[in-house]
Parts: sequence; structure tokens; C-alpha cells
Amino acid sequence: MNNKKLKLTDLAKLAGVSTSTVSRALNNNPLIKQETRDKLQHLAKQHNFSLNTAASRLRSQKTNVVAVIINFDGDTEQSINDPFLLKVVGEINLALNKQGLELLLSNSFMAGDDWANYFINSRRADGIIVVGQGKSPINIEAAANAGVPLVVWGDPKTPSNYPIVGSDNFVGGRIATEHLLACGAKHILFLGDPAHAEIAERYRGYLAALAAVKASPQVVSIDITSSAAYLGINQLLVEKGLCFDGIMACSDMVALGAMKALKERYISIPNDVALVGFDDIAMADISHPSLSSIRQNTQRASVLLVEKLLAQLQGETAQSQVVDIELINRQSTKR
Amino acid sequence: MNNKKLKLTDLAKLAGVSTSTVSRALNNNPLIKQETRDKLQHLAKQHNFSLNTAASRLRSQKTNVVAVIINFDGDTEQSINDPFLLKVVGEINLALNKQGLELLLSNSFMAGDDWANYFINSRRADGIIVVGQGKSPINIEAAANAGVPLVVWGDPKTPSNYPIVGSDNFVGGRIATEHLLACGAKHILFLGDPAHAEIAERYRGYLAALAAVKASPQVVSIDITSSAAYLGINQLLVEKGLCFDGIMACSDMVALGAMKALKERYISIPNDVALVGFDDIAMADISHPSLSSIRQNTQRASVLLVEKLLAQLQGETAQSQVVDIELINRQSTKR
DNA sequence: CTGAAAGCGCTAACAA
DNA sequence: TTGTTAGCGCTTTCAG
Repeated sequence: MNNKKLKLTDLAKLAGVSTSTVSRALNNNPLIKQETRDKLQHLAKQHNFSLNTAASRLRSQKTNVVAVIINFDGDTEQSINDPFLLKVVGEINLALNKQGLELLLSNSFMAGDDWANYFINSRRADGIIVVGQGKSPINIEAAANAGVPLVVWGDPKTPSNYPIVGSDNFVGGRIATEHLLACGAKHILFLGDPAHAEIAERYRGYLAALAAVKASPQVVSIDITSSAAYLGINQLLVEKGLCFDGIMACSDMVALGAMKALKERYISIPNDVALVGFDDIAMADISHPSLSSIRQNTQRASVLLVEKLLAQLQGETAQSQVVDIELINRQSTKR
Repeated sequence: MNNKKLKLTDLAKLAGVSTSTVSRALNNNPLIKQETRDKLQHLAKQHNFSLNTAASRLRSQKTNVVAVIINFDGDTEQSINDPFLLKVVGEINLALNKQGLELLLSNSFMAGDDWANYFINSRRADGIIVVGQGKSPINIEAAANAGVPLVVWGDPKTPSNYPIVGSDNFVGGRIATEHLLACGAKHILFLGDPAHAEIAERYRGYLAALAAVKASPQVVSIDITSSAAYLGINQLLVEKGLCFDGIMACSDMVALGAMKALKERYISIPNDVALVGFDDIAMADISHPSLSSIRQNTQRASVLLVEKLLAQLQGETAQSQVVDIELINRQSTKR
């Protein structure tokens, strides 16, 4: 590092041009002749010069930063360790980077309840991506109503005044259940908490598939964690014995927890109980038996989230949008 | 949101004091009488006022932001999806937040090679936390040499001019291997790539444990992913048959991949092959059989990383430090 | 304990 | 196509 941090003025002097020319050149402003731009950009690199983002943000009222909030419910054990949510964050990071945007990772601890104020008024970020609807959307709604550019990963069918991108959870729940039925399951359990927005839709899909064949539903309502699933299935087996032959789990982590409980009792998967998860996390493929799952196209969703946020930053409006889902058929449902 | 974003001047007028007083009050400067401070802070809340971070960063030359770089090797498939690294990031986020610092999530794509320039010169962040040493530390070294406040999650025994916090990987590798030996394993495989800094130490620990009982080592060098492990073990079984009775895996994901390959061939775990992983991710407990593993105290490490970074920001120096590890004994090594 | 005033480093309107 | 210049909103020195 040099003794002294250069500033734009210094670079301008070195190059024998004005500061505005350097500023424009470094920002790739087409007003500046290509040749001049190249020369100045090269000079900047040579001298290890970087624009002071604080100054340029102050001046331009624009940060090129997007805040990403992982929106957990207060009362769940689902946490920052949840592999699926983290995968989504990772892919949002990539999608943002491709647009030259940076990611400020945040959570309700830092941001409090007034997201508009914390992120936007304070010029910490230009917009917000919320990962997960949670059970109560009041913070999201408040921010959206305050006019904050904001998009949400969640269930796109939820009525809202902000764009939600996510899978068609209803269809996901339905095809998962239909697949279990096709595998011969008659008594299919729904494992998950239908109070949660996305899971509620999966549950509706499950109900629809069962209704079509006049089968009756059975819910084991548990927190979205492996261990809750493990304990829930264990308890059910103790109390009622093997009263089911299929499980539609609300997530892969939940499915894997259930699987463990079954395997410990030597209940054969898929022969005695067939199992479908949701998310298609890496572990679904590596578990034994491998877990059939509904794959969510998180990569596409991330790109869409960023696009819709950019649209809002440019004053346009954006709509909720559904991304594809796909049933991945693995050993846990093969007969 | 109000029609107009308030600024400090406006708030000062409203309160009938000077801007400096408001600035000090909001920054909790003890120069200001407690009563005045309370009054002004309350007023700010009432009017939904937030300091403009861009302006204050420009003026104070301080961002209160820490960049976190997930440092993958270019030639690995290990990715942002790796559950362990993401867990570390999550815990760093918490530790930073507790100190009032924010987390800018970054990667080599955005930051390029000159981290000092990209993050510090540009005033994007005050310091850097690097998660993972990677195979080549040149970017880290360059940044440290440039005087950037920087800490690394990695192997603390690596000689370096920057503080590294992490587990004693040598001891981890040794006690894992000793545990396998104690379970009766004679031919223990090391599954992982010893070219990687942290894994190299685990490998040394493995060698030391074997040397103590005059057992001979056998390495299957693979990329740090489940599928590489699955393929690697599969191939070994095809080519040489079951020529081992224990596996010391360099990570849980790797162990789980190996486990799948074994289970598919009806090789009993732990009776035919005992298995220990590293990291103790959530899946270790939920796999069947559950996976014995070396737990790394990532929470403690995160707190230390942040402390050491803060020390550097205050001009002090900080040393590398080891955090505890713990063998978690589960079914994959029970005999 | 509080106020006045300078200036952090950049961008963009306006001028040339 | 480039230069001149004002000012973004805050913090902090210096003065009281």
C-alpha cells in the first residue's frame, strides 16, 4: 500500500485532466471518449486507486447495496443453519454480484422492526430482499407501504403489495402427494406446520391430491427442524404404531429426521413407508435411501428477485412470480 | 414514511439545539448531558430519523462494516452450499452484530485479488474476516501486508503474519483416528485432500495416531464434497474390495458421501467399517447410523475472530488462537 | 456542557 | 468531449 491514499483530485492531477473527467471515466460514463476512459482506468489500477464509496454514496444518494434479511419466525428453532435458506442466500449473492450489487447480510436483531428506517433512510442499502415470509408479514408490509424497494422469497400466491418470488407450493404439495399415491401409499401423513405461509400451500396441495382419491388426511404439526420431525414421528409410532404408509414432509430436513426415526425401528423405506421431501438439498441425494424431493429452482428465483428489485429501483413495479418445481424421484419412493 | 427525509439540521431546528449537539447525542457521546441525550434520541425515534451512514462514514472515515469473504479454492466444487462454512458465516454475523458491526458478504468474484484496495481503500469496510484459508494464501497475505485489519478462520498453527482462529486440526485428526483404533479398526483410510491447509493438519494427526501403533496409512485424496467421497469410495471398493475397516473423513459431508457408498453395498457401519467425520453439522446427528464427528466450536471462534479484528482496528495486534474441539461419539463408531 | 464552522471525497448540473 | 463548481449530510476541532 502506498503511504497516502490517493483521491480523485490526485489522480486527476497525475493525468492532467479534471476530476469530473476521471470520475466519469471510472464510472464508465459514455460521455468520455473510450480512449480517455481506458487510459484513466489503467492509471487508476496502476496507482491502486479506488473510489471512496462513502463519498460517492453521499453524493449520488445511491449505495449499490442490497440488504438481505433472513426472516425467521421468533418461535422456531429453524435457524441460520438451515441449509436451504442459506443456499438461497448464496444464490442471491451471486445474482446480486452479477449486477454489480453488494450484499449486506442482516437479520431482525440488527434491523429491528422498522426496516425502511434502518436500511433505506439511513442509506445503508437501496433495497431489501427478504428470505422467507415468516408467519407474520407485518414488518414486510410496513416496509413495502413505506415505499421501500423490496422483494420476498416466499409463496407467490400470497396476496401482497410487494412482489413475491417462489415455487408453486400448492402444486409442489400436490404432485408430491400424487407421487406417493402412485407408489401405492394409502395413508399419507403431512409432516409440518401449516401455520407457516409456504407450508400452508403445500398442505393445501396435499389435501387436494388426497381429496381427488377420497383418502383422508392426517397431520403431524411440528417445527421445521430435523429433530422435531424425528421426535414427532417417534412419538406417533409409540402412541399409534405404524398407522401410515407414506409421508409428505414439508422440507428435506424434516423428511430426513422422520427417516431416521423410521430406520431406527427397522421400518423399510420405501416398502413400508414412502417418503417425499421438499427443497432437494444436497443431503437428499446423499442420504440412504436417497430422498425423493420437490426441487425448487432457487437459482432462477434469485435472478428474478434481483431483477424485480432493480425494476423497483428504477421506479417500475413488479409482480409476484412463480418458478418451476420438479419432482426428483429417488429411492425413498421407488417400489 | 414522511414526505421528506429529515436530516440532522432539521432535527436540530426542531429541538432548538445545534447540529453538533444532536450528532453527539445520537452517537451517545458522554459529553452531552444524559437528559439532553435522552430527549434527542426520543425525538429522533419519534420522527423516524436515521443518520445518513454515507455522510457519517465519509466524515468519520469509519464504516462499522466488516467484509466476510468465503474463500473457496478455484478448483474445488465445495461451494456456497457447504453447510459448515455457512454455519460459520451465520455465527460470525451474530458475533459482529453484538458489537454493532454489519456484515458485507463477499467473495472473490466481487473482491478480485486486491482485497485491500477493494474493501479498505474504497471504504466499503473497516476490516476483513476470511472464512477458509484455501490452498493458496497469497490474497490473504497481500492484504495483511498492506496493513489491512484482517482475521482468518483456518488452522491456527499455520505460520502467518495475521491472526488465524480455528480448531487444533492436528489434535482433531489424532483423536478421531485414535477413537477408530479404540473401536478396533486396523486399516484406517484417510478421506480428503491433504493439500488443503486445515486438512493437512488433520492428516498429520491421523498419521501420528497410526504411527503410535505402527499401523500403515492409506489416503484417498478427493475434493471436499459428498459426491466426490461417494465416487471415491465406490471406486476403491470396485478396484480393491473392502480393504479397510475404518474411515477418518476430512468433513462430515465427505463422511456422509462415503457412508452412502458403504450402505449401498450392505457394508455394515460400524461393524464392518467405522467412520468419523469432522465439523459436527446437523446432518451428522440425523443420519442413520448417526455419524461420530469432531465438533468445532464455531461459536467461540466467531467471537474470537471479531474480538481480534476489533483489536486490530484499535491498532493493537492479535495472535492466532486455538479453540476447543470435542469428539462426539455416535453410532458410526459404536461397537 | 454546547455551538460555529470547516471539510470529508465525490458527482452532476451547467458552462464551455 | 471536457472543465468548473456547488454541495450531498454528517462529525469534529476549536471556541466559548
